[in-house]
Amino acid sequence: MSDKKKIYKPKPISGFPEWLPEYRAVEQAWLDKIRAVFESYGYASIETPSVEELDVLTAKGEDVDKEIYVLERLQADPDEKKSARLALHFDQTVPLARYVAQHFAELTFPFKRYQMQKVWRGERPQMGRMREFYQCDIDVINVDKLPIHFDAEVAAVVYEALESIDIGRVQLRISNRKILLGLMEALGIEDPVPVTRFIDKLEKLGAKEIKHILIGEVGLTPEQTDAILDLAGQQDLSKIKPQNEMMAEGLEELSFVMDQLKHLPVHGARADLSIVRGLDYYTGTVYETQLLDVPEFTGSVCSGGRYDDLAGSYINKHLPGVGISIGFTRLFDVLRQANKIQPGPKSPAQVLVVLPSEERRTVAAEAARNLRERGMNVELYHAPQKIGKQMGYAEKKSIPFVWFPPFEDGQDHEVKNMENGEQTKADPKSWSA
RNA sequence: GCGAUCGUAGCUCAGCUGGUAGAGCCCUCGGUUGUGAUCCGAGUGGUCGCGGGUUCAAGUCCCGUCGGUCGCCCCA
Repeated sequence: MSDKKKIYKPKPISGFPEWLPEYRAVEQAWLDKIRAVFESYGYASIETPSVEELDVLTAKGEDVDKEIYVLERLQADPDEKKSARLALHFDQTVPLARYVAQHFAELTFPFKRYQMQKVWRGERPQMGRMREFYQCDIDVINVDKLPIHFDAEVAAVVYEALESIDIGRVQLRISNRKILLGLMEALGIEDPVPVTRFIDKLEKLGAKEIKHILIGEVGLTPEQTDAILDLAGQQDLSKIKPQNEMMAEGLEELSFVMDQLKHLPVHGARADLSIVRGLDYYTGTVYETQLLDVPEFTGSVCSGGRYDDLAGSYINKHLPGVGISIGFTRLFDVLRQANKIQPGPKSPAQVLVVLPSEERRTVAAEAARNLRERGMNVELYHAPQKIGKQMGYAEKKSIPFVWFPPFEDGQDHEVKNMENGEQTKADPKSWSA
């Protein structure tokens, strides 16, 4: 062995966040609250593996491949089958589809499930964009036909979940793709994809710029462009004249959903026809969510929509669904960086029991045990160091109470409130904060 | 993947037109005997991202490379 050992200087891996205990405590509390709201509406928890077969993940065929992380052994078998390659899932909707197809016979429909897991995307990290992050999904899947009121329910559920974690005002922006797609069909636009992609950027770039692009780059006529921009900017659904069946259907659905969300605060849900969600598999209702009190971040913290046929790639059944996903880590990190999160304690302990000396360890340990038996989180200090040092430890870990077992036989236990400095005699079998 | 910008102690940073490194925080110890936060003192800690070049001399200039951050693409 050489005298100088090699030190690998630790550094964060970009896009793979980790928090200190005082923030992890908050993160856990948030997850618990969201879970409670999901369950209050009868959504059941499932967890799927971190990996799926690559073929399953790419079955939808869209250009998600570039963000998929593939899993392989360092020394892979040369003749390992390529078709069975595993990859980390990039969302929870595709695994859900596979799950539902696989367990179809054992599930009861409508299947309402929530899932809070990490997902991975191989993209360049940015503010609010990670390569590893939690998503909290809820979805409802049914056979053949899924009532439209679920489109309102999932929105209401996530709104309530977000409300429960005290993050300021949020706003759901809701649209229905049938409206814009219907209009484009009526206008004779053959390829709606590039149009929807730019309409999605309407708020960011502005109507003037989008008009310029749609005419100049996409090749629409000024008339087509005006018709589309008029629609995308229209706030009042009753002022829209449906040009065909598809538009009429979309309008009816969206009106119904908005009507069902009337119980939310005024800012809570808004119809916004510029929301189209790029080139996703969504076919009807689509959602995005803005943090109204963090204007510096304009991205969506919670998105989703309805899909006509969720699992068609995996099973010969017609399974429509609607779902929405909280971008949990994005939400957490954006608020953390905006200084809107009050960090929790550095330790879950409520009481630190002082260890006066090795001889008194038994007495101290018993006091700790008595307190724990009555539900408290209690840490026994690890070494008989100077009392001031032990208290400094409690101070630094924000442990609110320090317990003094008797230093000599016959003395009383005492407990000190670290916030106000008060110290009183106490019995470990009956004391409570 | 493309563009811009940055890279000095564990953290946040200073170091002017080149002369072989500093502050604050953190950490450890101390300011005597069983009581924290403040204050004071001392100490640990860096091959200045890495490699090459210019120069008597480079953290400081030049080139390359790697990494971070931001923007674009895309999205939670």
